[in-house]
Amino acid sequence: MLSIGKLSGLTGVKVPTIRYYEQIGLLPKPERNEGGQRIYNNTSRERLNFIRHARELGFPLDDIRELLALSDDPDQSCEAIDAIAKRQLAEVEHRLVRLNALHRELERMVAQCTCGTVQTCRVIQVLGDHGLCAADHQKIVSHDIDQ
Amino acid sequence: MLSIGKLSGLTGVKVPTIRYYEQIGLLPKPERNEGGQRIYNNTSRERLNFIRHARELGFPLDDIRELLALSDDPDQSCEAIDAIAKRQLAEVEHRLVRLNALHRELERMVAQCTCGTVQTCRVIQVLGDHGLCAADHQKIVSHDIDQ
DNA sequence: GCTACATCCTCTAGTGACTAGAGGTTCAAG
DNA sequence: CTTGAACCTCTAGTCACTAGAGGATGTAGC
Repeated sequence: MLSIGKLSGLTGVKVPTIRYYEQIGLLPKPERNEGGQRIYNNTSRERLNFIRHARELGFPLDDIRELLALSDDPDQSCEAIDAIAKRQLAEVEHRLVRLNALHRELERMVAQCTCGTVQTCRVIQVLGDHGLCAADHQKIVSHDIDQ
Repeated sequence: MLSIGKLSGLTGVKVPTIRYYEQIGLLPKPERNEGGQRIYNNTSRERLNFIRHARELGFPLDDIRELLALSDDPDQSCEAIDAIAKRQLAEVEHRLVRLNALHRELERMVAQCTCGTVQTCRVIQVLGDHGLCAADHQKIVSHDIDQ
């Protein structure tokens, strides 16, 4: 009933992204019409909405894959689901802490810049010498703040 | 005076990362000893410290490249530097807003889970229906929160 | 039926900032 | 002189897409 373009419009997921999700096995391979173009139904639409929403909340695709698998078994305990959601919550909280520290440091640095010459620029000084930082920002690995 | 391993130990930047920075032209090509191994001096060390610190504060490598170029011209106005720092601050603030919205939504979702069966799982319900969300989280594109 | 033109198809490669690994060479200590 | 750590280059992988080439199909108006 739905072309890939229509499905894209309805879910807000871009066409190449839908194909990508199919390619990595997150969406089942849909039927095709005579010309070989994909046709979707409302089940695909719900599944894609679920994926989109979970992505918006920062869940990685592997977690979403697992959530989808778990949600297909309605009588099971939802412990596993809860665990994934809690893990994601903890991730986000961790990132928030880091990002807040980073924010404080940047703000401090920018506030101290008197906008003279490069020679006296506080931004360059602070970047060159970690000792000029407040003690509250640590090495932030991308893992901490990546989405 | 410094092998790549020593430089790594002194700066906290991993050896392959140092080679990567050289490859993309962020660090100048260092001299080599007879055996072809890289040898660094204190100038390299300062430059690498600068890069590391800027990375810790979330500056993208392209911005760091620009900051390094600007810092080589000490008599210039530091306007351009200030602009980069302010842009980064704005970026971080934007990410904070998004991440906070995301955090609230996740917390709400997890709190509502009564841990019964999948069928009644609030997490699955909310993920499947954006309408169940508080109105404060929007589509978050990776650009918003990526580091 | 014909002509545009939008939409679709597959495939490959690029993004950012690294990280991992293969397969080999050089250095430093004992 | 041997051992093993540290170094070298090169390629490919990570995550979640995005962009583009080059071509096929679908649809609306005439």
